[in-house]
Amino acid sequence: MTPQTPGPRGKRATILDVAAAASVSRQTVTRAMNDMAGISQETRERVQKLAAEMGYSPSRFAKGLVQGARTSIGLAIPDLTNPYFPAFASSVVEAAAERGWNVVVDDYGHGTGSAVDAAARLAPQVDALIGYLAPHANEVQALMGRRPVVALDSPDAGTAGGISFDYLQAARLALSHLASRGCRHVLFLDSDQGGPASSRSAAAAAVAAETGIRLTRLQAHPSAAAARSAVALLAAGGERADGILAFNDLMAAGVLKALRESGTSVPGDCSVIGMDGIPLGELLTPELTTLSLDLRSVGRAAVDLLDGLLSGSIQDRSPEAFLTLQHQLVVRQSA
Amino acid sequence: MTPQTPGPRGKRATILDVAAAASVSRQTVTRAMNDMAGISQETRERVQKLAAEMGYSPSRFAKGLVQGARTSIGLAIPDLTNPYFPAFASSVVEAAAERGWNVVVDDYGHGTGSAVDAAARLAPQVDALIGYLAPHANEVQALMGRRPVVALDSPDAGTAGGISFDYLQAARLALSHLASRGCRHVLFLDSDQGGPASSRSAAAAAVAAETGIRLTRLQAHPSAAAARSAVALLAAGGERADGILAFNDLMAAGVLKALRESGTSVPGDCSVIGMDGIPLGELLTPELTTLSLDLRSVGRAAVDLLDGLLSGSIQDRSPEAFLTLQHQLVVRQSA
DNA sequence: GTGCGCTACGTGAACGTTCACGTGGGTATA
DNA sequence: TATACCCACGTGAACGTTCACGTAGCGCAC
Repeated sequence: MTPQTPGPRGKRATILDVAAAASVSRQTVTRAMNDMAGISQETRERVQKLAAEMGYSPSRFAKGLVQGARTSIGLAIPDLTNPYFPAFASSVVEAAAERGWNVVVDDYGHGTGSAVDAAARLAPQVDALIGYLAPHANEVQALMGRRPVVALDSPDAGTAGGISFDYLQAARLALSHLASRGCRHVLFLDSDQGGPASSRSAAAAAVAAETGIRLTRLQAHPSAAAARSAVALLAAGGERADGILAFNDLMAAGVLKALRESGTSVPGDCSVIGMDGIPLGELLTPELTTLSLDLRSVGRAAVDLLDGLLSGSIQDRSPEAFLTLQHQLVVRQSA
Repeated sequence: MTPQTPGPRGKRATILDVAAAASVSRQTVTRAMNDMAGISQETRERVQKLAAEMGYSPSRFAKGLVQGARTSIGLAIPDLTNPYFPAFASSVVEAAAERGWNVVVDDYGHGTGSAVDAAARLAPQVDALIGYLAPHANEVQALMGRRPVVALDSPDAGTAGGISFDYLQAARLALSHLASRGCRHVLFLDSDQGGPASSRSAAAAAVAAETGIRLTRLQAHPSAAAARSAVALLAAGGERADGILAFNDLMAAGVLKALRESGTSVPGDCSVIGMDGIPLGELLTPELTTLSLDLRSVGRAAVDLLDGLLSGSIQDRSPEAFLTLQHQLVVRQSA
């Protein structure tokens, strides 16, 4: 029962070891392991049992080498704890599975890691890469050489392809909705990552200037807890806004919490709009009005794009290799 | 600029093609590609440029074959849309990254897939497997041969190792808390997956029998939306319970929604307890009381276990290869 | 001019598997 | 009895890379 432990760190058994132990040839072992024809049932079982005892399992490298690669793609994601990213990852995995591709996931949000670290781990393992890479997208492409990289939300990165979002249009949707609700002074709760001001924030500022809405900006870590305490602090300081637009839904959830605790009614005293459209929004009280992305289609679009790049039907860095997706305003209760 | 497209599906360029084009040997190309010593700067750049133009990238299979495998592990997960699983996945990825391992994730919840499908996709790619595999854990182990499988929440599965949860203890915590709040009739909202009654539900039934609490059981798909409509239907039917214990936090969130809509006050008219301890619970209104798992430690425990199994310091199927973790009751507002 | 060392390269072998054949022996068919 | 065929199994070659050497050319010191 106990395998013939060749020592914990001993070299793994190879097909030749098994063949020798069973007094047959390599090929017969291959036939036994892969349930191929041309072998007697008796020999097949004897070899399989022996292989199990010796702890033999075929090297996936040797197999891949001779059989021709199954494509496998890397997925680099900042933080699996934000429900947006798993939802995205899920759609990528699904679309990749349809093509028989494997997906290797790496999240680099923990600790001090950046997208570059994740890409460095992924690069030797994969044929292509999808990820939220800003602001290091070009370094990642360099790491991948000529293998295609699709960067999300990282416009003008030097990658083979990209998917961006039309934040100007999104900001228009949100701010005009807020304006129609009578909001005059909107707070944009921005993420403190990715430079001085995110492109979402910049777009909101531009649209606000057009519209005559007063827009102030506050930064916090893009998590519910950080957003909550940032807004709590603000409320305690006496600052008053009649509308809040958050960098993402998770932060919006924190905002709702903070407002409830400070006794501010939503949307009565203050309207709140999130961004992403994750399912969480429907579970909150009040239900979150949000700029929603069709999460399914984002991942699918990225994989389709990659497929085109890999097959050559889309040229690297050509205009078709860059898509722009739009948000939709889903009006629920919070605004 | 355009690569010398050998046709979209043409064979990939190999190191020999590059060597021939540059009029150098394989080894010199290797030196150029891997930034090794013993090559002039001029040659290095010339080769690198040529390689890029030809679309050459080293085969990871050949590389892996000759350099010895980097361990990479598979992670099979039913549904990335339930925040519990990404949280778990995240901790696995983190712990694996510390050891320099790669993680290949596959979620099999979409469509009609089972854990066996995911394992079949993963098996040729990985050295070991972690996953929520019930009730197919033994088939998955068969697929993996002698490579270790760590099954979560799948007691007595024929896998190399496993991590289970002490649902009896968890049920005691929850039901005694509910009892102390005066609950007499508790509804267990069970998942409709994995057999007639989940082990969570069975444990609750056993404890309820001891305690003299009346326990009824209702099944639904383990999602917030399904739980919501199941409970709404029940409320419309006039069925009354003064406490609800849910299979997981996501279902509990749906329960809270349904109760609010039916005008039932929580915890006044009905107490609600979830299970998992995902961050979402804190964002709900009322905040969710839950049987909480230290999500970080679950993934870490699985990876530690796998490390032991791979290195041989823990024997397959030995008592040390099976851990049992305990839930803690986190009392917030809903009960 | 011999010896030494350095630089920039080239060559045989090996990694572990599968593919495409080749082979010996037995059994049915003509 | 000769022929054909099938079954179970074996052998050379190939996949694409890196490792461990080997080597030609050059400069420099003695």
